[in-house]
Amino acid sequence: MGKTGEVSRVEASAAWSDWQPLAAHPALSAEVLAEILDGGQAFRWHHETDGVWLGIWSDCIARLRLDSAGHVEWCAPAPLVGRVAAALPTYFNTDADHAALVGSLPWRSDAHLVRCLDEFPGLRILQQPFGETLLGFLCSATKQIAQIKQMLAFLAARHGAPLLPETSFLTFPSSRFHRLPTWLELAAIPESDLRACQLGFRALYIHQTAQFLAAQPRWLEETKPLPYLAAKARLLELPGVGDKIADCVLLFGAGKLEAFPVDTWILQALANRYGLTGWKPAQLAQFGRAHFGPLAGLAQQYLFACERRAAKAPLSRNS
DNA sequence: GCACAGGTAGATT
DNA sequence: AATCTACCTGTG
Repeated sequence: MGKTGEVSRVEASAAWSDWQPLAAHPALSAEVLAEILDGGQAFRWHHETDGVWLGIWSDCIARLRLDSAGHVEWCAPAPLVGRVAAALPTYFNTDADHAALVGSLPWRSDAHLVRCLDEFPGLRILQQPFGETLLGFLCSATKQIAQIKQMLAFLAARHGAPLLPETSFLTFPSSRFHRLPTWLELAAIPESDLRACQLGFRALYIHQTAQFLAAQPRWLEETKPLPYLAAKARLLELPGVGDKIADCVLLFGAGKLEAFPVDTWILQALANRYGLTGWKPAQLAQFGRAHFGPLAGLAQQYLFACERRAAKAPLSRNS
């Protein structure tokens, strides 16, 4: 035991790599970083303390924080540094010219959009693993972000492979350091075990989707690169995937910026700010793609963030 | 106790 | 085609 303690102490000092800068991109505020990581795109980022976020995706674990100038810095458990260094730019989409993307939104003719862009400068769309994004949003139906995160935490802890060797247990004692189960692994889990992860009626959808994907192992990777409409048509074949979830998976897990998910927040935003009261989700989606153009999904994320903030901190009613 | 959550699918008009 | 409901379950 004493020996193990010494080993863990040594590992603890070398456990996390040094902080290093992520590729250059517009500076972010703490609020915008929180909105990117914990605003409903991704469900496996947790605020640790003091502006440090811990996240897991695919077989990567990383911590993120902002330096004094608002640029993102990252570190990773020492054994995973190379892997995270290779994956993080894609995940955070650092190659995209974010300013140019935002600049090509129709802000000139949309005063509300300008307000949203000003309130969350630098807000961006992540590029998450396709399959994991599908799993996350299959959990999302009528659930709040905190509960979706809890479901995925259960799934990872109980059914996902550990990401660090056993000897790291004392250094990294948290059950958080498991990846999510793959779809092949999910296919082998009885529905009752999924329900035990607090999935509720979503358990059946995930179980059936897992059977489907296990029977066609290349289905997901064949779907991801298809054009938006073709990929969406395929996703809609999956049990439990409707318009909204399909658009979320394509936007947050396949970089299809023309996807325009219409959830209750966007419903509110378009009703309150654009006067589209009483419109149905399919009509609103059509409006969104027509009004905001080929980057409608990016605009959607700004509208979403603004509407949530407005609801969270209601101020005196103004037009 | 009960309405409500970042929906979908199947039944009923 | 459009509208109504059941589906799980933690939270307020």
